[in-house]
Amino acid sequence: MESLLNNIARYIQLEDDEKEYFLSLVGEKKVRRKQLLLQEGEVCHHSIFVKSGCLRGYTLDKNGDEHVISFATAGWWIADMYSLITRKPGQLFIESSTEAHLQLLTREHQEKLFEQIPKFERFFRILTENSLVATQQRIIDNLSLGARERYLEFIRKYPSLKDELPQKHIASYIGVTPEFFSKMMRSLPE
Amino acid sequence: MESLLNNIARYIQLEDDEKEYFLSLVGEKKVRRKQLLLQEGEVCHHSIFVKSGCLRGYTLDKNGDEHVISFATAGWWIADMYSLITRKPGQLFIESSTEAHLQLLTREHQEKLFEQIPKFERFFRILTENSLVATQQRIIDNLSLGARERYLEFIRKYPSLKDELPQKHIASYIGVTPEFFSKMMRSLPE
DNA sequence: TGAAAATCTTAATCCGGGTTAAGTTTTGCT
DNA sequence: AGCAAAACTTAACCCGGATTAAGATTTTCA
Repeated sequence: MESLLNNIARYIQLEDDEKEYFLSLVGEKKVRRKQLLLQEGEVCHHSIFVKSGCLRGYTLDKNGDEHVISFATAGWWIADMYSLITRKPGQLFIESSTEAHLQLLTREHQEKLFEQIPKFERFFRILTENSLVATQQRIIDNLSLGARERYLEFIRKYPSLKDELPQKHIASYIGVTPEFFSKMMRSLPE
Repeated sequence: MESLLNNIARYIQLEDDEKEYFLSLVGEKKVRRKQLLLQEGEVCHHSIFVKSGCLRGYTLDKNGDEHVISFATAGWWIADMYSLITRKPGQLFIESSTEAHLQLLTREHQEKLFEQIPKFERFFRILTENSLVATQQRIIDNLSLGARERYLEFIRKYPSLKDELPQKHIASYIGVTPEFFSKMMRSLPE
C-alpha cells in the first residue's frame, strides 16, 4: 500500500495547502478483480494511481488475441497515454487483475495542476521520463533477447508478480503463447 | 531544415531574452556521415536536436548484431534517455546516417533551464509524453503485427527514410535480418 | 577511374515459437 | 461441497523468419 502523497514526495516537496488542493482534485475508487476500467474505442480521461492491487493494460489484435502492454502494481500509474494526451479514442483496455484501491486524476485536473503548481509539471515530467526509459528498454529486450531471457528479465523486474498473475498474462507480456510458455517453464529450473 | 526555436514554439512561447538565453546554452555541431556521437559504456550528457540530416540510435547484442532503436530526422531529438537521466553509462550507440547539422543541450543546462524558465519543464514534459506514446505504439506493433505489416507501418510513419537509408538499417528497425527483408521486398508490390 | 568495401540478393536448410486439439488441474461461485 | 469455467499442460505438426554461404551490385574514396 503506497500512498499517492508519498509517491509524489519522491520527486517534489509540497506545502500542506498544496497537498490539500491536490487531494481535492483526486478521485478514489475501489474495484473487484476483473473489472474493466477502460475499453478500446473510449477516450481515456484519467491517470490511474494504484494504491493497492494490480491493473493490467492490454490491446486486442485483429484475431482477437490479447497483448499485455503493461502491469501497474502498488505505487505505479497507468493510463492510455495516447488517448489521454490526444483526447481521441484509444486502443487500450485497462482491467484489474486483483481487487484494487485506486486514485484517479483527470487530464483536465492534471493540466489545472500544471498551471497552478508548476512543481507538478516537474513531477509528471520525471514520471514520464522514467516510463520512457522502461519502455525503450523493453523494445531493446524484445529485439535482442529470446523468450526465455525475456522471461528472466520479467521476473527480475517484477519478482512479486510471478506468482500472483495467471501465467497467460505473463506469457502475453513477454510475447509468447500460453502453450509455448508452458513448454518453456518445463525446461526452466524451479 | 527545422530550427530549434521553431520546434520549441510549437509548444511554448518564449520572450526574446529567453530565446537568447536558451541559445546561449546550446552548442552547434556539424558531422559527416557515419560519425559516432555516442558509444556503449559512455555517459550520455546531451540531448541532440537534428537540424538537418539523420541520426540513428542502436544497441549491439551479445552476438555483435545491431538493433536500431530509433531514427532522428530533421526536427527530432535523440539521446540515450536512460544514461541521460541516471548519469550512468548507457548501452546506446548514436551515429549519423547522413551528414547532419546538430544542436546539443547538456542535461546540466537543461536542468538549469527547468529552474530558470519553467516553461521549459513544460516543453520537455510534452516532448517526453509524445515520445512515450510513439514508443508504446512500437511495442504494440511488435507484439501484434508480422514483419510485412511492421514494414508498412514504418513507411507510413517515415515515408522519406525509405529511400535514404540502407535497407539493413530499416530491416533492423522493424526487427528482421537483411536477408529476410530482401526476400520480403521481392513479394511486396513496388 | 578503378578497386576495395559495403550492401543487397538468392537459395538451401534450420529452428524458435505458433497452431490445433486434446486432456488435466485449479479456481470461483452458489 | 460441488460443479462450471478458467487456467494449464502435452504433443503433433506447421510456419515465419534466422542462418549460412555464395554471388551480384552499388558505393566509396584514394
